[in-house]
Amino acid sequence: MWKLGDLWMSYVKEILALLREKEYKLTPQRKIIIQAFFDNMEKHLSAEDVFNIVSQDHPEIGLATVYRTLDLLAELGILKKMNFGDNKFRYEFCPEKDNHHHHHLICLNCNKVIEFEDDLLESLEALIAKRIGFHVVDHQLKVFGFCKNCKENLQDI
Amino acid sequence: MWKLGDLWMSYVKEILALLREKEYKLTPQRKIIIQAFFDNMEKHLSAEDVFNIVSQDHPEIGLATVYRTLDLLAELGILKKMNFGDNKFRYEFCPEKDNHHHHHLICLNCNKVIEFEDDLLESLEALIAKRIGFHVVDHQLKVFGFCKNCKENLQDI
DNA sequence: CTTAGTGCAAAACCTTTGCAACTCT
DNA sequence: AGAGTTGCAAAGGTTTTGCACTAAG
Repeated sequence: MWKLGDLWMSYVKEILALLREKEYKLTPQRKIIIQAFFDNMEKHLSAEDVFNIVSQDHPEIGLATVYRTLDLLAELGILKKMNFGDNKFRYEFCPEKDNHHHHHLICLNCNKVIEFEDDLLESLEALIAKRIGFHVVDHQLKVFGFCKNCKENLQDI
Repeated sequence: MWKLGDLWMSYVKEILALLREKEYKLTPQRKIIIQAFFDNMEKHLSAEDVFNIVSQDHPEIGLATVYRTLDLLAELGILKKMNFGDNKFRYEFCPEKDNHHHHHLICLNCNKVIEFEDDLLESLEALIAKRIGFHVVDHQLKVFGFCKNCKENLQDI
């Protein structure tokens, strides 16, 4: 078990250091938005989600700032910009480079997103590189279906 | 080698039969839009792409009709609605149920989309079903990177 | 005939941009 | 002090909707 404090110490400080290093300013808005992701670790927040969260305590923060901050954090590799097919971008903390990728199981009924770790795909990447000459940078796997709960409650699937 | 005529006979007639069966009308607009996908088999068309294609010979067809038809065809399982992260939906013919899935290699430089067939993922699906109790209906794999051409022409990757 | 489908224009929705005011460093 | 950042409002791009009109069955 980890304590939030520890995470904050190691992870957020790292983020802030990265901003400082690249000569971006450490504005309160940016800190607040990063905090929002820590408070919602497991979720995949859209820009509007973030805006609603930070608005509760900081109604002065504008939506455009949220968008600009998310773009910046994605560019720095801190957040990962993804798309679950609802035609809006969602963001989550980018897994460390040396970590295994995690993927997403998306329930077609309740829209819950379950994370799933697996490294079966590493061998697929090697295959692609060899067979097609494609230099793989990243991959995303989305699996659609019905989660345990919904599967049990639905008759018609 | 196949002839286009044969495909049309077997595939389009099947689509039109499905529409008739579900009591949807076989309007000229719908036929024209289906034809546009046959003329662009290998591509992943957005609604606007389709609109531009059909407008050449049929400028009277409205954009809203294109959207409505694409929605309908996706709902019937004839087209597959996908999203390559450019925040617009793209469509392609839905692979037959018993076919292997194909996946997409997306070049981060020239945005070309290369299709890739593989069934490594079948075993992953079984794993998910067992480990998490998730009933898998479909999956999508997107691989981002640089295609052979761009890899050779770029210094800085 | 009757109801689904169409075309147009307007609205809705998410995201980006221009600009004056502001604030981190 | 000065460059980067913000908030607001307006604009941009994609998709959806309302409505009168048309056409397939």
